[in-house]
Amino acid sequence: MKLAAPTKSLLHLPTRPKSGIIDGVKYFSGELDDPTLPPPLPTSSAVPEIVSLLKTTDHNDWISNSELVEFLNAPPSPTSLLKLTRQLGSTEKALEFFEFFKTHSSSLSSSPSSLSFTFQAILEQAMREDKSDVPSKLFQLFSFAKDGKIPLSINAATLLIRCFGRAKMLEESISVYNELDSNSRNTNVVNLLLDCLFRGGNSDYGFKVLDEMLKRDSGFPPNDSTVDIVLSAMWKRNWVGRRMSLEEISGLLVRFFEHGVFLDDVWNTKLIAKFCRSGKCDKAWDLLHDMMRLGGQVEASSFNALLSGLGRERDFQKMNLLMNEMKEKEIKPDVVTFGILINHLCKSYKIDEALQVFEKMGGSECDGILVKPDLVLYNTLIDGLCKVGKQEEGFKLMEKMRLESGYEPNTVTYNCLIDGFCRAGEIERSYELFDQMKKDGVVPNVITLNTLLDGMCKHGRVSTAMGLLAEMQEKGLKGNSITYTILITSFCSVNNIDRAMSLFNEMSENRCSPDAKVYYSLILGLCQARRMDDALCVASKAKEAGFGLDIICYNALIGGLCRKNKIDEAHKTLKDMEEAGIKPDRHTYNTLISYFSEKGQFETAHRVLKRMIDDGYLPNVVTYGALIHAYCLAGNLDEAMKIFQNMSSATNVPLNTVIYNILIDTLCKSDKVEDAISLLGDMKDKGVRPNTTTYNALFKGLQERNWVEKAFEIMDQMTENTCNPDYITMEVLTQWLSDIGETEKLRSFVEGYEVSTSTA
DNA sequence: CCGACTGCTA
Repeated sequence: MKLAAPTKSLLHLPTRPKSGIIDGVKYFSGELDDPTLPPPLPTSSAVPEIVSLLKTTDHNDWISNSELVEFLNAPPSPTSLLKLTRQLGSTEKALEFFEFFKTHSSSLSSSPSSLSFTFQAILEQAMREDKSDVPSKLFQLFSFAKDGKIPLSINAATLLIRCFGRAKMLEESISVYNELDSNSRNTNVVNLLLDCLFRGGNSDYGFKVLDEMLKRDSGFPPNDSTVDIVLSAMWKRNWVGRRMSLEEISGLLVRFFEHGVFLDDVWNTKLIAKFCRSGKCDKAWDLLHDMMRLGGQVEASSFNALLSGLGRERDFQKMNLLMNEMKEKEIKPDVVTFGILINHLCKSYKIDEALQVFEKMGGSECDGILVKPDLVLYNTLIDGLCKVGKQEEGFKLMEKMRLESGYEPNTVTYNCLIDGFCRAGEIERSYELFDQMKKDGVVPNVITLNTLLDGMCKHGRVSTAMGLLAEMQEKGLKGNSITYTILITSFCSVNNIDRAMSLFNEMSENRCSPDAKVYYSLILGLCQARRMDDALCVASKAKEAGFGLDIICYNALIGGLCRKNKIDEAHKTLKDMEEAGIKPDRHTYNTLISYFSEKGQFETAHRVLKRMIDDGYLPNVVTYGALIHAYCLAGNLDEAMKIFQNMSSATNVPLNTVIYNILIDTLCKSDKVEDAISLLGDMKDKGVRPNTTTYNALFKGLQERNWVEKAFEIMDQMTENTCNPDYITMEVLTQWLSDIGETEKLRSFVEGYEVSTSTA
């Protein structure tokens, strides 16, 4: 059965470019798949004559024409009537014929669809004719049919719904659907209605219709197009149009699955990725497994989406489980699967395992799976090597890639290697790579720039970095907020606050608005430089820009204010922080304890300590260190020792070098060198390594006592421990030992030091 | 729509 030629092009209005069911060439191009149509019959040879007769004579004369009367008595099939009416050339003529036929034909009862089909031809004609206002014309005809109780053919209904849907006449579309005899409703027409409703924004009604469709005994069960319509609508609206939770979406999809309708791999992957990115990997897991349980076909990409989600959550156990499941279900991993696996091995510093997997996948033994590594996979490995300090191996891998696989390195490849050499302090090498990439026509991006800038700044070449930035900006490569964070942090660290501040101001001029981390880095830098007024000022700017400060910023501010003795402002900031809903953490408490105890306000310090414990933070080594340090400063060595004893006996807090150093220093200064030496022994027992500061304190104490024998003993111990003396050590020992004529011992000590540095 | 590269954790 062939469709009248112009229909298709007229149905396809140019104003709606996106294809879907409404515009649908795919589903509604004709009556090809309409089950209600009778099979084609041989066209009566009389039909062309009838058509020309109808066209050339006035409709008032029809009833007196013998040929037409004969035609009425033995009308052709509904299909032939449809064709005949289509050929009448105008809606008016078609309507006249319709009236004529309806009034005079004797055989209507035996073929009720004759009228429906004839009416369908009228609608088709009307669409062709009246281009200015098709929807309202069709609406008139629809009302006419409704009033005349003419049942709609499925194609007439389709045509009307599509036309009304395009014109956003949703009520009318629904009304057509309701007019349609429930037995003749089919999946296609319901899909069309759903598409109209979702596109038109009446998703409430859409979901109602969908609910009917998804019922177990639905006469018009969903098909692949239904899934597409529903998901497209929901995806575009970003799920919020209906405020659907992921659980509701899953529930809906499972109902599709129960009809044997599954998601294709693209949708499945999109949805799983979406679920994972909303922090609902468990829901993604369920979706994937529901689909498989109910018989859906799943491919590697869906698994990949879930694997990468689990990877982001660091749920390695589930990742392993899922990989095993892939194996069991014989779903072949693709190059992306291997990419995810290798990346996670690299990020867990298991570079050797990553290389093993890489070797295996190219070989033939790996469970018969052969996957050719691609550029991304090579880049993953190159980065992995660079991140563990094997940048030379990374470089070699790039060359191997070129030779063996024929891939040319891209921007990412170069970025990884440049970062690797920067981390190793080989800035020159990085710069060579940078030149090389430009020579090879590989375009550097902002990451290349940032990587180089960070490398330069971290190795004391801030002005070179600034030069590079200017150069790249001239070439049209703009920095982003990361660029500025790198430079601001760097300038702050060398105490060049003015440059840091002017960079910050320059940002907005370059149409690059600062993000939270830019603010944070500047606030931290200013706190470090003790510029608390500026720090507070930037902090309030950050808040104005909508970036709430994080706990790290607040702690830096509170700590900085305490150091500057601005306890009122520190208190204000603390209050501000709690109002912002950020609870003090261990670091906040330690800062305050340290402040109060150093001011000798031990009672307050202990009150804060109590609150810290009540808040669920056990005091740590920093807490005890602050108290011990303060008691030592206040000359209350007994109390300091008491805390120290309590620490080792009653808590699980491991002692560290700092704690010992405080006590040893104080003991030495209080003429209790024996006790200090006994603590040094204690350190050895507890496995705490003494450092240069420890030894310096002891040497000073021993010098006061002129206890030379002990000093020699400790000097040997220091050499044994490969602990390097610093200028203080040398100052103390040089003066003391030359005064007493022990230069020989001094020389051998220095030699031992030289040996120890060269072997280290 | 799934896998690679830049800030920092006081």
